[in-house]
Order: sequence, then C-alpha cells, then structure tokens
Amino acid sequence: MNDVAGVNSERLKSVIERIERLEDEKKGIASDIKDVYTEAKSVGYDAKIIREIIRIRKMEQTERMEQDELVQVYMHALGMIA
Amino acid sequence: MNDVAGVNSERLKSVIERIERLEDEKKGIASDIKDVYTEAKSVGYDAKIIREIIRIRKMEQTERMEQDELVQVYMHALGMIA
Amino acid sequence: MNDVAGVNSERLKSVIERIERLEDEKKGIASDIKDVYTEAKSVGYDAKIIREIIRIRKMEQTERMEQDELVQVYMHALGMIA
Amino acid sequence: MNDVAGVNSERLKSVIERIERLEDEKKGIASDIKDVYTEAKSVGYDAKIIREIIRIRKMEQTERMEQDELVQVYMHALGMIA
DNA sequence: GATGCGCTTTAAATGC
DNA sequence: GCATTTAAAGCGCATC
Repeated sequence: MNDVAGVNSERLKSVIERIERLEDEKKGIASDIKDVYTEAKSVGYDAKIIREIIRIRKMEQTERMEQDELVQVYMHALGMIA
Repeated sequence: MNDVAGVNSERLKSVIERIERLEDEKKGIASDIKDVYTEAKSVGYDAKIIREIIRIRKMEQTERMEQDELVQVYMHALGMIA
Repeated sequence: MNDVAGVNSERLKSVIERIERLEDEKKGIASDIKDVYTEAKSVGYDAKIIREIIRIRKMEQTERMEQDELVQVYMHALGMIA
Repeated sequence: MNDVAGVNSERLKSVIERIERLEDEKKGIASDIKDVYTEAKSVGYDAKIIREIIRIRKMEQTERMEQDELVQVYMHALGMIA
C-alpha cells in the first residue's frame, strides 16, 4: 500500500536510513582515530612513526593470513583436503 | 622505567592498540554497509540509485547547515545574538 | 596561433596522445601477464597459487622497504640523521 | 630432478619471475602516465578534463570498432566476405 | 592561519 | 560475482 511506482517506499526508506546511520558511525570512528593521533602528538609522539608501525603490523598480520591461505590452496592442489 | 630511548613504550603500545582497535571497528562498519547494499540488491533495489539518493540527501543536509550558519551570521550582525 | 579559447591546442593534443600511447602500452603488458598465466595453467600450474605467491613476495618486499623507512624515521626522531 | 612434490620448481620460478618483471614494467608505465598528468597540470591543464576527453575518445573508438564489426557481419550475411 | 598540494584512503567501474 | 583497476574524496603537511 505504500508502493510508489512499484517500489516499496517504506522499505527503501529503511535501507537508506540504515546506511546513513552506519556511515555516521563510521565517520565518528574515523574522527576518534584522528583524536588519538592528535593526543599522541600532544604528548610528544611522532604521528608518522605511529602510522608506519601500524602499517607494518597490519602487513605482518595480512601476510600471516595469506600464507595460511596459500597452505590451504597447496593442500587442496595436492588433494590433501577437499 | 619502561622507557626505551626516551619514549614510554607502555604508552606507545596503548596508543597503537587503541588505533588498531578503532580501525577494526571502522572496518566492521564498512562491512555492515556493504551487507545492507547486498541485501537491498537482493530485494531488487539498484545500489547505484541508492548511492545517488544518499549523496543528494547529504548535500541537502550540508546546504541546510550552511544556511543555518548564514542565519547565525546575520543575526549576529544585527545584534540579535552574541 | 593554434590557441582556441585560450588553450594551446597543439600542446593539449600532445599531452592526450602521450597518455593514450602509454595506456596502450600498459594494456599490452597487462595482456602479456594474462598470457603468462594462461600458459602456466596450460602446463598444469594453478593460477590461484601463483597469484598468492606473488602477492606474498610483494608484501615481503614492501614490508622490508617499510621497515627501512621506519628505521630512518626513528633515527630522524632521535636526531641521529637530518 | 628439481621437482618438489610433483611440481617443476625451476619452471614455476621462471613463471613467477616473468610475471613480476611484467608487473614492474606495468607499474613503471603507470608512473609515467602520472608524470604526464602532473606536467600537464603544471602548465595549467585540468587533469579531470583531460581524463574526460580521453574517456570520450576511447568510447568513440570502441563505437567505431563496433560499427566495423557490424559492417563485417552485414558483408558476411550478404556473402561479400567469408 | 590560510591555502594549495600530494598522498592515502575510499568509492565506483570494468572485465573475467 | 568477484577481483582488479580507475576515479574521487579526504586528510595531513608544507609553505607563505
């Protein structure tokens, strides 16, 4: 009954509002991250160094995951797993 | 006592971990947003159009805020507010 | 003398053609890469594994570079280098 | 003789290195393209507009190719070509 | 303290 | 449909 031109406008509205709410949350967190950097800088840490460390840690983590994946793919290729 | 080369390593660790945690949260929300789009698509909505609508609504909101700001400026100029 | 509406059309043409030529080259190399994958597949290698290995090797290389950079940035922060 | 678990490791190595080399070349060209854009910007051109022009030219080219193809189809249908 | 600039990140488009 | 590739946005940084 709330259809307009064949689309359920209530449902569409809900979808859009959910996305908007999530995007707001995301923005809020991004802002929190910025605050942490600002605070860190204010107590004498170098933001550049912090960013670099975080980047390396992330890469190490990713690499570990990728290597696990590679093992899976090898085992699959060798018929050791389905 | 946990200083290494003049930097408090405990505190640095805390900073880094806080940022990492926040980035994880951010990533989680980004993933939630993607899920909503996927779900919307599955019930027949066009993601591209939804994005466009959200973009327009965001712009309208920005405009509204800018107009409010302008009103403040005028009111201030007229001595109606401090 | 070859200006149209204030822009040197000869020069603009040259810029555009240079970019187009480079993009063609890039496309050609992308195609070569695809060929290597196809050939590898034809002799029994699994493309997925190859991609994964290359990704890991790239990451290891990047990580090494980033760590060098981090060292630089520390040394700079500690006044050991300009 | 250089087989490990049934895969010829020499050959695999060669495949991987060929791909890596090609990817490096590709990256180099991408970097060249960026340089051309930078240079264009420095003499006053708008990168965004240049991109748009290139996009349009590419589309026209595609259209032309599609038309050629159509001509082929017609000629074939008319028995003018094999 | 403002502005521009490059770079990183994020969004969108394309191709397999 | 997914992964890659490309375009756009946002952000920090440096400079004036």
